[in-house]
Amino acid sequence: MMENVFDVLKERGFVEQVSDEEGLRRALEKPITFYVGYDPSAASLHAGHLLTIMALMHFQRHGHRPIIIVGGGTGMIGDPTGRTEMRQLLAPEQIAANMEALKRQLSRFISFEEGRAKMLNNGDWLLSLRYIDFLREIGVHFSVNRMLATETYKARLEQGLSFLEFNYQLLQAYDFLHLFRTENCILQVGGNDQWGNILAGVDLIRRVTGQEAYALCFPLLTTASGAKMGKTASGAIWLDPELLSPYDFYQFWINTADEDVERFLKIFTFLPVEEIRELTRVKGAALNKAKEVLAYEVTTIVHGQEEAEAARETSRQLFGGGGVGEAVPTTPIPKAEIEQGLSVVDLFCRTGLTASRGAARRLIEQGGAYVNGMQVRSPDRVITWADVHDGNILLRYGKKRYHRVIVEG
RNA sequence: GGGCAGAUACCCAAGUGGCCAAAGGGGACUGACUGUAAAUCAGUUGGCGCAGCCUUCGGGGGUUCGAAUCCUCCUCUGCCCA
Repeated sequence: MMENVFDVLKERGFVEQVSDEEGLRRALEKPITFYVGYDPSAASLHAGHLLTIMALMHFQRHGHRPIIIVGGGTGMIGDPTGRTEMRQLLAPEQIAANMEALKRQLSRFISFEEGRAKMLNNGDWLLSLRYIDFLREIGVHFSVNRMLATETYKARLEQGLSFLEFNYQLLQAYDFLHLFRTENCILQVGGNDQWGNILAGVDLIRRVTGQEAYALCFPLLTTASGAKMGKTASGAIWLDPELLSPYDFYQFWINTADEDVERFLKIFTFLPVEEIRELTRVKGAALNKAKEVLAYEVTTIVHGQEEAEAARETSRQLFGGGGVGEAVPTTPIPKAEIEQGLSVVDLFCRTGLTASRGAARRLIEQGGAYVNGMQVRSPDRVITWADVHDGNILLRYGKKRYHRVIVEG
């Protein structure tokens, strides 16, 4: 008999809240259909989505069928949860484009083969809803008093909440009901901030059909320092290699705080829990080994083994005292520009290491800019042929961000 | 629809005619210390051809030698009344 995916998720720290733990556990003994919603407001998935993706993979490995909803309908409204201000409304074309991108990226993690998973756009049933019918069928089941009393809306009552946004919860609940009816979907999962919205769906299903559905929420990950996960100096931790190189992705995980390593290993890798405990038993600098395993495993899942190995190799060389690894992000620069005399300030901007010339200048003034390992002392420093070694110039921003310039032509 | 209050840099938030590129806090970045960690301390945090100049304080117009600050219209938000 196969182990229950619920126990796996619970042991690995995925479970923050469940509506009916015993009931859900029992339901999961047989293959079920469940769903998770994605907000199509971003063009690419980032580290913040990874937790959900890992959960989906666990479910699928245990024979359950995920339905991924991209919010083509709800995306046109914008979830007010956790927002102090109204969301920017997205243009329909933008939503469509983002949905396509999401689909492509998710296919990497989940098999969409025959009956194993499904992706749907809730716009397909939401956009054609008739207002009066909806109010009479669905609206009756919602108590405004109760909604206003929830944590979800409390904050917004201080700030103001438009009717448009207030309806979001009804629509998400309706999604669940719709999937319950058409796909026999009995579970909705999501981040803990979705708890209220998911419960609303469970409630609606009970009121309308008299049957039981379940809610399962994952923890909202923050780093040990309290910050929301997935942001760094250069922006979000994208899963798309075009937006963030596998090397930088790897580095993000290497830089995990000590206190987070065990938790992250359990959530973001498939390593057996005993092995993780073994890895993280140590304290202090020795934990770096566990961080390396974490970074390697996650990078493998997201970018493949080859990229993960290259990133690890490069990381080891750069920080272990070796040379320059292959996986460092690169920027090509035409030979002619070097000959004309390119300033270090400009070069840092060209590579994207700094956002403006002012930022590059500040970096140099603060002593954080390096060319080929040598600190740049003056903002007026100009790159010459003497700086080019084997057609390369290695730039360093601060202590650990490297970039390789390839001279071409 | 009426009355009142408000819109400031990534976020919160001061400033109410020149000393404002704009206090303070958070966040972020750099440096020192370290273990590619955390904590701590110091510095930085609009742009540029950077001891000077340019563009910012919801948007447009105006007053003034000079405006984030005053007037006016518009947009958006909150509160109270309907």
